[in-house]
Amino acid sequence: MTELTTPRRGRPRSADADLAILAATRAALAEHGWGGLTMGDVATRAGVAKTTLYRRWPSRNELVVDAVAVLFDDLEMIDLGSLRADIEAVVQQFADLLALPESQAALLALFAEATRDPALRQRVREAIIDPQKRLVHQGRAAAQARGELPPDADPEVAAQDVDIIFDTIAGAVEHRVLVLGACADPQWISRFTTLLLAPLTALHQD
Amino acid sequence: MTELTTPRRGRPRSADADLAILAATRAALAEHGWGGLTMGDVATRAGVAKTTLYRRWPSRNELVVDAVAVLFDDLEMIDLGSLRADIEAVVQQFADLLALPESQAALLALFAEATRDPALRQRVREAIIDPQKRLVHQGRAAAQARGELPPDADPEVAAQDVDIIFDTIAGAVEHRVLVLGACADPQWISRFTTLLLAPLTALHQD
DNA sequence: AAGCTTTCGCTACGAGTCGTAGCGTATATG
DNA sequence: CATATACGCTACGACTCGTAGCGAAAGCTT
Repeated sequence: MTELTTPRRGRPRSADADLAILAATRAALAEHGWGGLTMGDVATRAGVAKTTLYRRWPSRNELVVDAVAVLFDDLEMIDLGSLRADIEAVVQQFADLLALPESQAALLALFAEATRDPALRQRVREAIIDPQKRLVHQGRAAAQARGELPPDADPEVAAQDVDIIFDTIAGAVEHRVLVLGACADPQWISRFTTLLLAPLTALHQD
Repeated sequence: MTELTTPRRGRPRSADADLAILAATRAALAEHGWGGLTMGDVATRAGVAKTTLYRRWPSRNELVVDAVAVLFDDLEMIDLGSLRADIEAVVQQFADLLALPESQAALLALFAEATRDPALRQRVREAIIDPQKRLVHQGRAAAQARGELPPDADPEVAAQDVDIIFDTIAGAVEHRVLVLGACADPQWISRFTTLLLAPLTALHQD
């Protein structure tokens, strides 16, 4: 998040303030959306001066990245005994997460801002997007252990497979939940999983 | 776009101004991005007073919808003789379209704004997103004519299939091009098409 | 041609947010 | 105790917003 390099000399920054600011940011996002998010409001909610925000985060964008990133820590791949069940469970978790008002308000706006700010885009990827690829890796490993999927032949090809599967899952859920604003009901998830399952076993034939 | 109901009495609105404003909006988006888009700038570029903008569009969001929507009119499904070729061509067109600076600047920001504005979300869907489903319909029809796909058994099921396929394609390309900012090279498109092709033929088995 | 109606360009305005600077105070280290 | 940093507070110029008011331009109606 911020730097904790040298044990500096003067008064240290309050760690409570960090948590309060991030929580206040999420609350403000949920209540007023991205457009209604003002630094003054966040500061007031957190019981902190506006200047304190600017001492810790260079701008609103970076602040929101840190505030939202923690939401994604809860995602986990639980081995349910079948590839279909595992996929459906993870997709459901992901869809529920994106349905939160904080996520709705923050994610697309962050992605939009990142369009013109390469540093922000990298930060978004590192803090929010890329870590979730672990879920695909875990799901594949579990399926391979069960014999549902063949073991990785070429590690490079396997990495590409993971990337494109992740792009597809993430993109479809983003489109469904964030862009369209439709709920990801179990029926949709079941159909989408069906769409995914065939190539997962067939992709190695070419 | 706007209303052209009754042939009103006084001075009619300049149709040239409409086109100039929409073109100026796209140019301003491409140059300064969503955050740098100001109504004053658009007005100056279009050679028009700022008040004229507000007489025609209630806010920046609706203006941008109309400015960007026309870009999507160029998408078309050309029968190339095989389902794979058709999918790849359409995905390539879509990816190229999203790679335009105007699209990069506008689309995700519009989606984000629509998150908190149901009327805007509906307008975005009607003007930008939903019309593109025609491409999936045309691709399916062509594949069915060729015998690559079985004819629709239940029209309701067919409609759901089209929806979920569209969500998946649109979402994956949006994620790849807009969110990640990665180019959609032919190799990625080929892999993604492989991912799609199996279920297109297998989805009717359940 | 005369008259009416609506649009247009221009200017000005209050409101709101931005990000920064300055100050005195609080809280840590050596 | 001296030093160094963080903190809260206030104030500030700059910017954009969306609106109101005005006189002039442009088309329709009789």
